[in-house]
Amino acid sequence: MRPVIDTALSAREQILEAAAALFAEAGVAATTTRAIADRVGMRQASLYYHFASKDEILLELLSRSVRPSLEYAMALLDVAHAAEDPAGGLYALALRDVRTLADAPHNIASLYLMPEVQQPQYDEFRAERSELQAVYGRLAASVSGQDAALMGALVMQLVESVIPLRRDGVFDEGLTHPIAEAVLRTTGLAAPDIARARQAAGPLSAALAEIR
Amino acid sequence: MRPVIDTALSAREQILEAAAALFAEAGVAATTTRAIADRVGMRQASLYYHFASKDEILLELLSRSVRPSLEYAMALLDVAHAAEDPAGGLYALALRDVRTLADAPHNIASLYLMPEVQQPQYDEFRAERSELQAVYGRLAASVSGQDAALMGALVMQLVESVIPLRRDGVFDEGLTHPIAEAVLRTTGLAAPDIARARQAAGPLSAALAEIR
DNA sequence: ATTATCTATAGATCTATAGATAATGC
DNA sequence: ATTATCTATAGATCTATAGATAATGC
Repeated sequence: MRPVIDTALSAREQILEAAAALFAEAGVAATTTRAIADRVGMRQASLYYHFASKDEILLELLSRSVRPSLEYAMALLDVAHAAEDPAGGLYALALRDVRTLADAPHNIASLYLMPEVQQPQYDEFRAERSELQAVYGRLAASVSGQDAALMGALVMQLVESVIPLRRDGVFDEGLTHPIAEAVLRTTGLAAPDIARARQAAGPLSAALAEIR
Repeated sequence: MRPVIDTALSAREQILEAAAALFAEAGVAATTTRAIADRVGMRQASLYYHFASKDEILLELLSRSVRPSLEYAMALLDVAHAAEDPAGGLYALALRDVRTLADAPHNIASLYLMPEVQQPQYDEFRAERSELQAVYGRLAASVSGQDAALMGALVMQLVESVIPLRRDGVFDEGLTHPIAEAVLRTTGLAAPDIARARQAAGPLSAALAEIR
């Protein structure tokens, strides 16, 4: 065993990172355990010392990607409610999620679109994702007076436009605010109110950072 | 050979229909040629009399699903331009696409999300799809004054919210107009203008039907 | 003794082709 | 002769397990 330098990733993390890249690029089914191992620089069978199956690798990637977003959303929902500013809250949440999707290595959010994710072993992931969608729905319904379920689906979908934009190589940082603004327009808010929401989003996020 | 009654689908069509159902449900890679053949009621090898490969089945399904939409969009673009009513045109196009996505058997549009579609053999499909997105972009940019590329991506994404809504079993016909209205809100249009666009959409579609 | 890897492989597929077979149409 | 199927199978995987090996830490 060569001693691993401090900054290097553990074997487990290297496997996750390699799998993320390959899953996002070619899909889960088309990515063989062999390909993952090759990218890490180990033998195919050695993966199984760290994960019981290919499914478990995907499972870990999925939970890591949605849990932090959901926790942030829940906390933000309280803060926005306390401040009686659902528009500001919606802006803050959309902005943070767009940034998260944009900054994640390897466009990992494309995993959400993989057909495998519909299987029962990923029930928990999907449940957390629909909780996140419900938070969007509550905020957007509160702003727009429209149905929360529909607004949740539409707003989530808009935020996730980052996925195809990245895939097609046309996303850039300059789109972050325009996408968040589009989310607020979809709720029916007019330009001045959107500008106000954008201003309010900063302090709301900051308040949230203090709480935790 | 038992003579096939008039109303029955040809073997080729039966294969396409079976593949569509299975691809949409479990993904392309997870659907074996065996499973397709079983659903049709023939032997696995017999598929290859009708299609050279599994890829060819997917290719046919993809072209069939996007070409009619693109042709409609191109024609509508002219009509809306002639009528100097991009908002009406955008409403008409969104409405028709939402209905198409909603009415297609087996939520076939989920194929757009499959990782396989990124492979070079599907270049033509993706090209046609981005032409459709460009039409959305032109109409939406014309209404909103925002960047056409971004608006195309966002509006397309909103229209395709039908895919996850159907997958989760919560889409119903009553959502058709609300989604089209959300598209127009995303361009920044206020309620009265949206109502006007909705009214204009009918005649625009009708004009288009006459032209062809 | 524990940790992390390796080699080797069982067992289970899966796609696509070869060649046989039977019905239909001329 | 053509069309549409079938049986059989080659050849190529792919996942996961068994058991060996070597380094590390006590």
